[in-house]
Amino acid sequence: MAMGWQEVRDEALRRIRARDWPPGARIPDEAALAGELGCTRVTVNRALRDLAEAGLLERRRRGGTRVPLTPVRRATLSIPIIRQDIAERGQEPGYRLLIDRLEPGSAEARAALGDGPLRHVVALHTAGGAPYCLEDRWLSPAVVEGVDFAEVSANEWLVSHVTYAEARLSFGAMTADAALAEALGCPPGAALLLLDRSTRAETPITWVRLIYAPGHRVDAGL
Amino acid sequence: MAMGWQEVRDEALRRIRARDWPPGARIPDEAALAGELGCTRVTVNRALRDLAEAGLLERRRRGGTRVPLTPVRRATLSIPIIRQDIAERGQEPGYRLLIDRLEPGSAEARAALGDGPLRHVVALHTAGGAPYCLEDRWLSPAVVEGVDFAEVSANEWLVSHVTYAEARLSFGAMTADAALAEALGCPPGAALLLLDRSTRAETPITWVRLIYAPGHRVDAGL
DNA sequence: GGGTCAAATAAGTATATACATATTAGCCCA
DNA sequence: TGGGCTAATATGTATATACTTATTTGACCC
Repeated sequence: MAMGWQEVRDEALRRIRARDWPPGARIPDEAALAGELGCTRVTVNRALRDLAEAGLLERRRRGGTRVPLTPVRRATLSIPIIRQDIAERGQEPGYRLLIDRLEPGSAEARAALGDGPLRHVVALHTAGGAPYCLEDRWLSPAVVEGVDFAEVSANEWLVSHVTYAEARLSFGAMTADAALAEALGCPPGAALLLLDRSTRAETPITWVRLIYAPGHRVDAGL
Repeated sequence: MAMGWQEVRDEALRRIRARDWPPGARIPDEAALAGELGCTRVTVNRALRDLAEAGLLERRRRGGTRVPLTPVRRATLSIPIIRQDIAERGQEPGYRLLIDRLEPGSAEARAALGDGPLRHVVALHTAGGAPYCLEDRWLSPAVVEGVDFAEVSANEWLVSHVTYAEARLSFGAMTADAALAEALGCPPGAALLLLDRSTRAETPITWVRLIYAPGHRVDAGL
């Protein structure tokens, strides 16, 4: 009856789903489960921690572990490099720089990067020749001093040069104005999915809005 | 110099960011790091596993641990109950059932739930009286036999009755047609953020499209 | 009743240790 | 050269154990 931590997790999940452990109820403590399932408390701890990280259990010291009444599930979504994202869909990635100039930031850009002039880089990513998404990016000028984005997208340059910073993502939607419609090859007024991201390490680095061509979807597992 | 696993993780993260461990490079193995940092291999393992789960390291047995050249970061987003989501924004949640009938499913609904007649439930969630999002849901009839969604939203009913199933999420955008504009109190043609979700346990349970009022954003940490 | 403090509790973390397992490198041999 | 076996390696996991820490219960005192 000895179980590994994944088996313990699956058994716990089974009991949650079967309502052996109904929502709101406190479940046996780690020591008890360890005894029942024939493993050590450390193994049970690992299993329950895993479920808690997914939002399926709530754990508190001394308070024990319970099944949340109103669970807040946590989904994970992958954030690949745009070029790679396109390639994985079996399409030929393309890239065209549209704007690269220093100017006062938009409201969102200033909020993320501060006032002062910012480098504004707008580029179109294509998949098999068709517009895929517009990258509307504002950069802290000091970070990208002298970097040319004509050939390599800012997206890629950043990933390989200022990797692993903190980021915050935000999904939204907007209608295509004339310029956007032109760039993305869609009718004006089309609804477009947005993904904004602001990135910072010690100092703010960049704020970017990805505007996807109509019909594009971003998926997340759970 | 003895470190806990979070300190080990932070130190590893620092080295990645400082490019002490550049992209593509293999990092010292767990035993070496344990020796260097004054803790056991188990502690180092916990720390590096945590970073690997966030996409910041790639680990393979025998192959060691390396910093990915093209990292695929993993962001997590919270999926609360709609009512709770509204309440957390400091607004009064409201709910109105608009449609509840049996009919042939939409294309997406049939793809998720199979053919046959489906229960179609459309409801409006409001925040402080203003439209918040439209819940356009298709249900496997057997699962919700005899359940009344006039007072309790399908969202809440499902969370407390068929909790913890598997789900897949997908973001998109659409334009408001006349009916949607009416329901959400926005001009026709407005761009709306969509969040589709299909849920299944042993059998398919439900497919739902949440259509948010204009300007709504869904955030994710990273 | 209400406030303070100590004891009890359950999870969080660390240690030393051992064995399992995937993957690679190297060797032998046809 | 190439196929296949073996050994080496680094991570994955489990164990027993011990100490730490957040939180709550409850006793005590005013």
